[in-house]
Amino acid sequence: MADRYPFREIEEKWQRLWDERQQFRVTEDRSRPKFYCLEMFPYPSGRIHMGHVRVYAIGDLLARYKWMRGYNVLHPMGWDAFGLPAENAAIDNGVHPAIWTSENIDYMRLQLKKMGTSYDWEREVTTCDPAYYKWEQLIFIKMLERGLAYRRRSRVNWCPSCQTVLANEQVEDGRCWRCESEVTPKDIDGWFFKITAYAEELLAWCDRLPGWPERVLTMQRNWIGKSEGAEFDLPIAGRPDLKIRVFTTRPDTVFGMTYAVLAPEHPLVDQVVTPAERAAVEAFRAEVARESEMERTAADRPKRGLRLAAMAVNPFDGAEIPLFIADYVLMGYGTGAIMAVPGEDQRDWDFARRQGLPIIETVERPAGWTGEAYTGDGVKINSGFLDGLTIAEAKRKAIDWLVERGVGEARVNYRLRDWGISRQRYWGAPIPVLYCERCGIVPEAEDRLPVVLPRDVQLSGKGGSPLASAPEFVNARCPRCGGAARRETDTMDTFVESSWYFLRYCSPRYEGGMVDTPAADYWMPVDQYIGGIEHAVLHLLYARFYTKVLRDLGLTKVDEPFTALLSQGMVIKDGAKMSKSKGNVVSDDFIREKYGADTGRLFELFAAPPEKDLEWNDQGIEGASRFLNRVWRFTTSHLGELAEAPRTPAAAATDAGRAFRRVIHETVRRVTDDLERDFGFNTAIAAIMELVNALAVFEAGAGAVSGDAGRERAALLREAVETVILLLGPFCPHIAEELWSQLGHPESVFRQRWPQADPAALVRAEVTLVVQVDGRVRSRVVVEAGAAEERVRQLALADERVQPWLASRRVERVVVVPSRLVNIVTRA
RNA sequence: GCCGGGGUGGCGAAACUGGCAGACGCACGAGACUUAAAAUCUUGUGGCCGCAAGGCCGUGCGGGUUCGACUCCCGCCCCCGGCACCA
Repeated sequence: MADRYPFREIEEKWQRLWDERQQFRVTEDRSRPKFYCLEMFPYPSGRIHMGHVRVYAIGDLLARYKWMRGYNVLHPMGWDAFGLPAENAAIDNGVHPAIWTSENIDYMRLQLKKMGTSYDWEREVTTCDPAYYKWEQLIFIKMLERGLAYRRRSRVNWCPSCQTVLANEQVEDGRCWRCESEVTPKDIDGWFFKITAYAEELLAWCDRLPGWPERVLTMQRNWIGKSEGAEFDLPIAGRPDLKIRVFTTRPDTVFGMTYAVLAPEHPLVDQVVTPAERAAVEAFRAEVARESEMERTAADRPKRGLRLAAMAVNPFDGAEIPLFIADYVLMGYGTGAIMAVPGEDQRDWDFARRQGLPIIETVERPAGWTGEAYTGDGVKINSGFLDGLTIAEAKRKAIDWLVERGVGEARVNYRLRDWGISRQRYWGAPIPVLYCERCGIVPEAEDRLPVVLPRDVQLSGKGGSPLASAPEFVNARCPRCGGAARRETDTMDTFVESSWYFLRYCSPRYEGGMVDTPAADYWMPVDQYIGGIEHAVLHLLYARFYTKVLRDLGLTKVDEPFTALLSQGMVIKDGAKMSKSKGNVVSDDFIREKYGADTGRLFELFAAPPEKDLEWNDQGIEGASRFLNRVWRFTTSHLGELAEAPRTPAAAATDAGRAFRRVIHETVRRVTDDLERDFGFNTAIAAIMELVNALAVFEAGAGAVSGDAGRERAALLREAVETVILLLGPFCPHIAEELWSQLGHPESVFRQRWPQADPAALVRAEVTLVVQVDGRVRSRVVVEAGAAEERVRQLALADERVQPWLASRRVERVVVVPSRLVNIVTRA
């Protein structure tokens, strides 16, 4: 394709000028409203591709738009620079992770600049910088003091390929979120953040984030998984020293329990087994333990269990009921033990049927109901003092009964587990604690932070924390007693760094603490956050939690970090998300070289609404390119006429002029609406395209080039062209700047005010109404705006194309919708 | 199973609060310019019938409400995403 506008030169030129003018540097300025616009910072994996471009194009568009609307816009960028790929590259190619990372950052920073992004690079942060993670270590110590960070041995998700532990959020379908290896269970010591302490608040705020997409909030609610019910004790017959604590969401069904179940790993099992059954119990446990989490939790397989000799007692009626261990009860949820109510729980029903256990119905079934377990609403039956109540009433009364006797209580359970943050890898922030023989676990002294990640460490990828093999790191003095101590050799999950970087941007070079409070108070919260849906329950949940911790530590006043969230869809090629590992990457360099940065941005913003996935299409980008070339050609070929045109057009005198001016201002209104209301980038661009189409038609049609008509024509062309350029600016900043300057404006487009629709120009003298007969369009009539209903009705009825449809029919009524349509309803 | 989001031309998509379905773009057809091609410009393009004027059908399926339904209600089907032996 030939004859492209000179995008290479103008993109270089304007990037240089923005840089020289420090156009996007910001400071706190209380005279203007602030707008904090943030895109999720990238992991410096190597190269920016069209998947990245989508996020950054959206962020840049919003930032530039808000500039033009008069906001003081904070639009920063940085690097999520710790992480496994760097370490793996080091193992494979012998490059140090620090070198690999910093080279990637240098290249990607350049790519982002070439995209034409409006970042304040003075605020760039890099998470692997000790000056950054120092503050994270300090917060870790504060969390340790408050019991929000703690160490324990637990069964964790182990990724055999990454050779490290994963948090629950980082396992998808039993596989590692990063490398898709199957995760295996492992018992290991590690550090945890007590996110469960904030479960209720995290959940409650899901209802107070109207700027978030519903799907993300739903995912977070599901993940937190609140369930309300009761917890109580089942005594064990003949063993006054023992009782089984169970959790249920259906305390109303206690009279329907016909057996009880312990998870196979439940500690009580050892105390109740008889010597005779020990061997069988051990065999059963071994069988269950052999299975992977995935196999065990597959819902459709038969439930297996083993009956124990001991009997449990239903505290409500004193009935002795059999006690089982079974694979369908999990140690990790609730109390690891349940009362089983087969009448109203399908899982219990399945198990009871297999084991030949009795089933009691405690809720009246609707007439004609033929299912298995019944979970619907109804009246309580066979339930002693609960008979006749509704389920809700019975729940309350059963809990009251438990409380009065001191054997149980109302109880809320969450699915959310504490966040395991220990990673058995090198390229991460050191956890700032030491193990002293005398003092035990001791945090590093605050004035000795940061605990710097040592440079020279053997990386084998063979397992075990690499830092353990660095004696000069491991061997240290106890900050408390001065004796010999061993440093923690695990590093922190890299999601910890990304849980607070948005705060650091507020005062990135501040040395007095994690954040300079006045700066944070000015900028926070992030007004618009933009990033991929894949972080719905990872980063976005962690960042919310961490913000609440920082708030409780007095570092920020905000309850939530992100007021509004835009979860943009993935960029798909050949049916898969664009990623290096899939080999389906369309490089930003390639597109930029061939079409220019503005074209790449325009295409991605135009091709689909931002929340939807976007199928990459080589032909689509040609369309975006054609459009920008049209704008370029039109403007540059009319420069002379436009330069001489009056700058403030009077109200147009001719009909064609008035109509055209209405299109101009209608476009301003549409584009502004689309941007303000619902991220309608694609429709905003469509509106600008329509204006350019109308511009060409007007130019070709309005032939006069001299006299009053000529002046009107020139003034309107100028107004239209300038409007196009201003509206296009946030989408395609380079071409907009260049054309704006060629039109003789010395100031940047982004120092201009966003155009405002002139209400006078929007007024229509006459409107076209659709005329329907019985709901079908039969004609159109033109009437003066605001015409009386009666007049419209007369015109419609008299219309020659309507008449035939009324012949031999009686007009029953005429519906007139002002400025829209007339519907004539007839009857035979 | 529960929760959330969807289903509109050959394709990506529009349609504000119930008021002209398919804007804008891609692809494709025809024409102009050209020795020719590319680029560019003009023009056509939901389906069926028709020379045309025009008519009929059409937003996953079946009903309903309404003068009027892509939009609201009821009942289904399918797709995508999340959660899931979570008691």
